[in-house]
Amino acid sequence: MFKKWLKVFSQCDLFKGINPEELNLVFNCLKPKVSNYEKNDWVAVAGEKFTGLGVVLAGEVVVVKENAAGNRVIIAVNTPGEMFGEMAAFSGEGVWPVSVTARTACTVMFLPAGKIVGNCEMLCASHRLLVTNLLEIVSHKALMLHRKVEYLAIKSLRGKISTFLLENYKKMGKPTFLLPLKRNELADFLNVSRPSLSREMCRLRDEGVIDFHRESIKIREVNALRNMAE
Amino acid sequence: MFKKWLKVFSQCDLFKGINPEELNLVFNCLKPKVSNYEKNDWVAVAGEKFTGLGVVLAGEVVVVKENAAGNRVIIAVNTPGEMFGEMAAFSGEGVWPVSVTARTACTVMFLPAGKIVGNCEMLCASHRLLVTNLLEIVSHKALMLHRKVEYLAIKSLRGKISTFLLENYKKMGKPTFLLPLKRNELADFLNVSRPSLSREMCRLRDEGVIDFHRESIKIREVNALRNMAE
DNA sequence: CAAAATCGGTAACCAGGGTTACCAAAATAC
DNA sequence: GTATTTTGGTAACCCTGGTTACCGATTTTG
Repeated sequence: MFKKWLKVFSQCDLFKGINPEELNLVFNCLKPKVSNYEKNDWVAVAGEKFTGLGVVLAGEVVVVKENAAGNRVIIAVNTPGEMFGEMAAFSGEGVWPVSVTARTACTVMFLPAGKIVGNCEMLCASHRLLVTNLLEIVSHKALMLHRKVEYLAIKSLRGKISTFLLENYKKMGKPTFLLPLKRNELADFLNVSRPSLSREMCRLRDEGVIDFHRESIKIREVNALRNMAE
Repeated sequence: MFKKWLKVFSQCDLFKGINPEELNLVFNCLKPKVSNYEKNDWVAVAGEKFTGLGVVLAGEVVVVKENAAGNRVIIAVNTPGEMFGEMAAFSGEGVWPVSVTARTACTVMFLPAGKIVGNCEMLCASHRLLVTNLLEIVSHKALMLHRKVEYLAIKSLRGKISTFLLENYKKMGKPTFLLPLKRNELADFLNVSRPSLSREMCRLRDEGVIDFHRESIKIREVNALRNMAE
């Protein structure tokens, strides 16, 4: 029944380390529900009862969050092998925190959260692996969010730029390196406007703290940067 | 050996649903290391090899993050029963992302991450419960962080206030309710200054959008608020 | 009950950074 | 090769919100 999706499963972090035969046992145990959707169908609606961890098998879905103003903000576009609802699944909240719609005709598998963490009478090893994979995925996501919070909480543009540069300096190990983001991407990441970012970087250059040309950058005064971070 | 800490374990989310006898089996399996620290000792140092999920048994520890500037920022103060390192433990990073110091003389138990998710030959049910508890804890944390990111990413003070009020309105179900936070707490939560928050709330009142006195608040124009959120 | 601390509204001042618009350099398309 | 698009630097304008300081109302302490 799930044979046709094996290729998808093989590149899905959720099933990492679980071979096809074991996967069959896991599915026997979890009894996932597979549903097909037409383009623009609702796969999940925010506020409604949580139906389970979603795994996209074919097509594409869009995860959207409705903010307080009622606007829809796209959180992610998920392609085959990707998941949605993994944070909500085990946090004890019983409803979808986001909505999911079909961007194209698609097929989605729902793994019931209760059965994933519930007592499986078979106690199969792979089922166990599934849970630890999930733990790893969610932990990773939490760390990413934590990092994002750190950047967003910095109030001055100088502080954001300095923090970003120092973090990259540390990662690269040398004071001259290539920025991993273009100006407008960096502006987005730091949650500031592009011209403001440009202006401030030039000021830093005028002050002799850094030097740059396009994506190549050189840190001249590490300590000055450190003083400005935070 | 762990008998003296049973009271602590009983109020620790990590061990929820695991009774004392089972707990003993789990500890037999995990072989946690218990260490004592003097006041101001380093319990963990950012960047050094990860030693395991920490559980405070006695005393208090401070979790600090060193930012790029080298300043230390207190992330949390943990008392008996509380944990640290739960996100780092399973995200695959091998080093401590934060430092932990002893605020008072204290006792800390380290559960080796590898053994928690590793193959336990006994496959004990409680061990399994431990992992699912962890999954729940980390998921919950991730959701909280996600929510925090949403607020921090809003640029205007009006937007933040409106979003906060609308979210509470939705939760309470009626347009008149009590604010769950004091002004300075709310200012902290929204990452703005207290006088600015006050000023903007008064403007909203002058415009007839809301009405308030101290902690009691009334939303008069829901739609106006919605337009201002985001 | 009086003293002290906390809480929250108000006002003046001003700096940081958003906005807009324009232009030059570089990359890409045709 | 030229044309087009993308990328990024620059400048002027001005609005939002931080800062500081003060004061009255409330709550807490003893």
